[in-house]
Amino acid sequence: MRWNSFFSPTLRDAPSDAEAVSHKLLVRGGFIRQLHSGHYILLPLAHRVRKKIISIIETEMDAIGGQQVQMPTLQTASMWQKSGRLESMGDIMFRLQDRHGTEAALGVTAEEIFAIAATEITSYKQLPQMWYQIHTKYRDEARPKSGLLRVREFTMKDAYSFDLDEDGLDASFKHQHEAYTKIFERMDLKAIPVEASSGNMGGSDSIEFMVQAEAGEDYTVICNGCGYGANIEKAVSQLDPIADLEAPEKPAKFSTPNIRTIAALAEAGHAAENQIKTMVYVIDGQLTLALVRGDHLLNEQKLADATGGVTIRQANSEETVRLLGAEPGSLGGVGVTELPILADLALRGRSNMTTGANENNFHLSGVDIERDIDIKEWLDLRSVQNGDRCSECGDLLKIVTTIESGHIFKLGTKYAKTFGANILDENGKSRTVLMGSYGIGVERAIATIVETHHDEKGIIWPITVAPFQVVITIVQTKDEESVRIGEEIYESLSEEGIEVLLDDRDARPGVKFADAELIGIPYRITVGPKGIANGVIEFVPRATGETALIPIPEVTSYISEIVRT
RNA sequence: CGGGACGUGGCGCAGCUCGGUAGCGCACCUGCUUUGGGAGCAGGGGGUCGAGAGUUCAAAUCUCUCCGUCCCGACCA
Repeated sequence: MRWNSFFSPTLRDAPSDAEAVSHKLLVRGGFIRQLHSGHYILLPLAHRVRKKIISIIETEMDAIGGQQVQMPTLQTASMWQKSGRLESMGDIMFRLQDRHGTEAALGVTAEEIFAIAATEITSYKQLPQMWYQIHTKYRDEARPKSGLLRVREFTMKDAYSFDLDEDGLDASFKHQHEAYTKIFERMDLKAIPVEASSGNMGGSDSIEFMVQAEAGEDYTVICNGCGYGANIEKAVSQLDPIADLEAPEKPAKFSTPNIRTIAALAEAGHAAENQIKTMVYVIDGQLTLALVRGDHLLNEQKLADATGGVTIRQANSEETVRLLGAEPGSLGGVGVTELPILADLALRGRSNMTTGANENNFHLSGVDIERDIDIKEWLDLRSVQNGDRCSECGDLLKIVTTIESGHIFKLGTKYAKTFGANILDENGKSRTVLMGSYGIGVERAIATIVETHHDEKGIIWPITVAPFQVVITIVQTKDEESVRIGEEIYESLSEEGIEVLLDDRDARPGVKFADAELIGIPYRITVGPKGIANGVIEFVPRATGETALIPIPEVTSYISEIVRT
């Protein structure tokens, strides 16, 4: 490709509303333009990168027996109704009507369709199957952000496996896991597989592939000691035991004027770790108390997972007052019998604690949690905090921000059963197939690579996904000798199958160098009178910036060698 | 959905307080000079000032409504 006719509108300044590094660089480099919030135009540079990533994914999916298909993205609401996700997806789903008034939706994900397609499988002899598509997904995100990292319309590779039994599902899951490892390696993303919640997808054995990056939106707990890793929505840790003084025979009410926070109560002499924090939630319409230790944070996803709740929100103060008789800040579980009370495991066995008295400006001390509160269930509800110890090895845990780059999980019969994906086994008995679901966001991968591969000058693409592998910068387009040699190298490298961008633009060298560095092409060849006088060109890897002088006749073999390895 | 900010040529911004008919830098076009790290000079093109309504002799500027965009939080396979 000749830069003279290649469209790559680079900018000196990033748009003022771009925050994430990848967002700024992709816009400045002329890869993308925003159409409106959450929808981006992919210009030629981005499209080339996207194709590279898709090709890597396809190769690895095919290598584990994946068969590519293409599903409709416009789907009837009734299909989603059947799986129950028309409701549970909530506002994330774009909904519309056709001319007959039939309710429809745009594809958010495709478990339903694949389960329907799987009804075509009739015999155990046809199993296992692994199907995938690389297709557009639509999600009406509450807040699209950070350029390509969170958008409303994007390309996803979504794969679905179909197996006869658990062993088969385990094998399919393992194949995907291994394929993901290869895919991320090939894109040079250091993706850490971590335990995760499967959210409203339903299922078990949920593993997310997380890439550490400042712009990441997920919190991941990592142990340097043993390699334990888990999404904060799932992570566990061990706590130092607390030796409580014996509680008095019964709780004592005491006056706490204007004390409404854990911190204020702690200042008044009741250490946060000796307090019970009482939170009121509405879980699928049911008001519920959730208790955690005063210095702990409740994780709503854990609450949702533990209760199987689909819609969860904190109760408003009106509901709270109506049911408990007090406002947040003075709430507690003592004496509450009409609401289910869920308590975090860290509270188990604790006594002599302090909690709200369900009367504004009063608290109770000397509370023995098991004796005084009618706990319905003990659950893991708390978020791991920085400095907690690993429950595997005891080492310190740390919390890092990460980008969720891939997610694989086992669905079991959840969708297969609903849509009747049954087969006959070797005994002629009808069985429901077991499904797994495996996703990677393509444009998010583009952004994630940029987040982790850049410097102050711009992007540094890994060669495997770079829009071009080599750029030839002709320093002086008016110098005929330079142009001739540049063209020659361009021709011979292109014949070698190398993707070359020939910078034949009539621009000043500084502009050309800056552009080449901004868009991040891994290798640059500089052709100019200075080098030609000595029979050489300059070769500069983008990553190191270290210039090597290569004799002109050796250029093609030298570069092909490097690009291929 | 709660909180905050912003909307003026493609990008970055000024002008708004105190109404008088739109300007700067970059980018773009033409010419000349220049050319190894974002050139110089000269000339030029491009903006219903987010939209609508109102106040006024007069609105980018004041008022109201709406729309859009970003940030924080909530939420998020």
